[in-house]
Amino acid sequence: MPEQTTGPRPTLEAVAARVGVSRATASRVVNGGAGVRPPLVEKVRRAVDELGYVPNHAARTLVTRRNGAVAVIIAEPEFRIFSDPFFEQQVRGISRELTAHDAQLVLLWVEGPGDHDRIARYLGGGHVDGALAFSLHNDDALPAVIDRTRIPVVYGGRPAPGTSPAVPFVDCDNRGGAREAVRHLVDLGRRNIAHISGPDDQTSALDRLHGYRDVLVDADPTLLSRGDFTEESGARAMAELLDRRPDVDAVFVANDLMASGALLTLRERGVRVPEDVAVVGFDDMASVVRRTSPSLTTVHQDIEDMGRLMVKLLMRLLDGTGPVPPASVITPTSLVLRDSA
Amino acid sequence: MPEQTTGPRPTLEAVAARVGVSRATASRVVNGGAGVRPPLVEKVRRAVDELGYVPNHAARTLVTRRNGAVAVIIAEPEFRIFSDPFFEQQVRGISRELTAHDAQLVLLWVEGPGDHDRIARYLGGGHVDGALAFSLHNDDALPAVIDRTRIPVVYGGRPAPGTSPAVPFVDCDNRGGAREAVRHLVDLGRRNIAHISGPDDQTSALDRLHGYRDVLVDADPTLLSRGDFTEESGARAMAELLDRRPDVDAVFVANDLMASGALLTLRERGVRVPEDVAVVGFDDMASVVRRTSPSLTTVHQDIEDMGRLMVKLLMRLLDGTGPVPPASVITPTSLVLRDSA
DNA sequence: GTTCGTTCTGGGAGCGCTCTCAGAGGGTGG
DNA sequence: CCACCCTCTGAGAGCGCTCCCAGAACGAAC
Repeated sequence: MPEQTTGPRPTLEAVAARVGVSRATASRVVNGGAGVRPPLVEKVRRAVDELGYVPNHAARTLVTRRNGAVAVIIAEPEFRIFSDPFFEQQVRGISRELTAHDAQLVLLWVEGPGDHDRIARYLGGGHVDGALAFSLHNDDALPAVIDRTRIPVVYGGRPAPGTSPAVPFVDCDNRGGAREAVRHLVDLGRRNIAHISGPDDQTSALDRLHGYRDVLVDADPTLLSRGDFTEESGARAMAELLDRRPDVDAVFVANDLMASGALLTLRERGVRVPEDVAVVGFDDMASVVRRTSPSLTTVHQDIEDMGRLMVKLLMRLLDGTGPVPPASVITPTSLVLRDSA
Repeated sequence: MPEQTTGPRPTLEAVAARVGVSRATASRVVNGGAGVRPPLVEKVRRAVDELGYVPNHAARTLVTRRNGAVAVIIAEPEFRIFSDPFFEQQVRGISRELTAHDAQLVLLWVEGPGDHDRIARYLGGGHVDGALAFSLHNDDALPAVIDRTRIPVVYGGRPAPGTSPAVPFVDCDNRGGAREAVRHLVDLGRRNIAHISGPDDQTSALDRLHGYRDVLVDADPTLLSRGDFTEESGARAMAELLDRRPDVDAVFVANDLMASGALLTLRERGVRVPEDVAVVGFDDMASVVRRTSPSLTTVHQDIEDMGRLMVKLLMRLLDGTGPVPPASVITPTSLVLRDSA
């Protein structure tokens, strides 16, 4: 129980004085106690407890040039990115890993280009050791802004090809996962396998499309339809597909939400799943997968783990450990078989 | 365009040297320029731009004892509190207002009592000037932990009666809003007005129940049913109500999500809304209200504004402006008439 | 021309910490 | 018993900034 419950917070000086050692020794104990004799360590530790000493963060940062904080940059274009379950999981992973590294999460919410200046100033001002950002749209100017601050950064999701070459990122194996999904449909004996893709300004959507094409090299363009990752767009894309190609017998959908929409359309039209049309999604998003009927076969990715990996990568960057330019991480995906395919 | 694009960041000293003034004068300019002759101000400003000088946050904090950061404490009991649209709006309001005050948002994610120690240490360590927290469950030990750090804090939502007396909070007028909703149903000529309440360990649920009772002082207990703020629980509660009191002709539901569930049950049973049973919700949550059929009459509260108010209150606390003990804010609600009542 | 007042500027201390470097202390071997 | 080495500790500088206070500069009033 700290005895000094009021007044100014005790300093390291106070701790040292109480024990009768120098500030340097007290500092050593507070920072792990290496090179200090055990009995002294014990005495200092006790003094710390008794006084309720907590290191002054600003003073420490001033000399170490490290402040134990990482910015998470959340750009909100038109959507409610924050309440997206995908995001929630990723941020949870980030938060947990950051805690494990004794680092703090500073949330930087970017609402538009008007905020870029503020963000640049903040990142450049040394408030944080590094930053985590997410690649959302290929035409976003934000990556360039972040890059200019020369602060270490790790992206969630592969950035657009145009951006600076050595930006480390963490992404799941979108292309490989897509391949596996499509191959599964091929193995099922399906002949006319369609694809509902996501917006073409997002690398994840593009990569999944590429995966589809890897397997079905000369797929007919009429088997392709585009959505925008929303449920409604999936329903619409499925309807178009059905109109254009009534002989379609399978569809690989670029995410679960659109797959859910596609399933709705199929049911409406009296098409049986998986008997008439097999459906495979992507993401394995619990909230969606659970409530579709039939339950959705989909490509699983461990989103929380991707968040953790982002932090690990950043920490390695900050430590100076790890390769330069830093390597990115592609996490594996796995096909989860349920009833829809 | 800063000319020093590499190497160590320029210090105030460098700026001063470039202009040929003292560090003190340069500091004055950087902090507003009061008491410095205009031409000198101009020269220093230019030097700041040319060198790309950004004040060192740690050094500034060390002497001012203010660090321009506020913790937002998010406790996650069993639910996905993060992806709750309610939360998103509130945090958005907080973020915007914080930005307006040039303050940063540090996210503290509490996953359980095991984190309390860490949180207490962080808050007590002077990393942040103040904190914002949300009152979730009355039995939560977190408020006590926060209180013990003696850090200024403002709550979102009225804390449980048991907690320390002078905790400032921002909450909407749950009770008044409920009264208005129920009065509307009375004015519609409804006789058997039921209430589906929320969990009784949350003050918002309790307050709304009180509002209902304020108007219907001797309402029959059989007209009361309890849910847990989820859609499913609303559906279930409505079913119970219908079984118990087939003569029910109106229901005030403690939140929109449960109201949506209730509407589902009513439709299933072939009960017409609003002809047979009028329904009023609470929250005016865009994502819910939009998709119910019929569209939901509900009590509106400005959640984003509540977030902003939390920050304003905290800032006043930090400035030493404002009353002591600090006053809480109850924001007004308004009934939004749509088709369900 | 002297004195007083007002406005501006600079010197310097100090915020609380880390870290280098030198030296104290104590053990070991010859 | 002395020289030497290794381990542990303390003195002190310095991180970049703010702010107090003394003093410079200049004008106005006598």
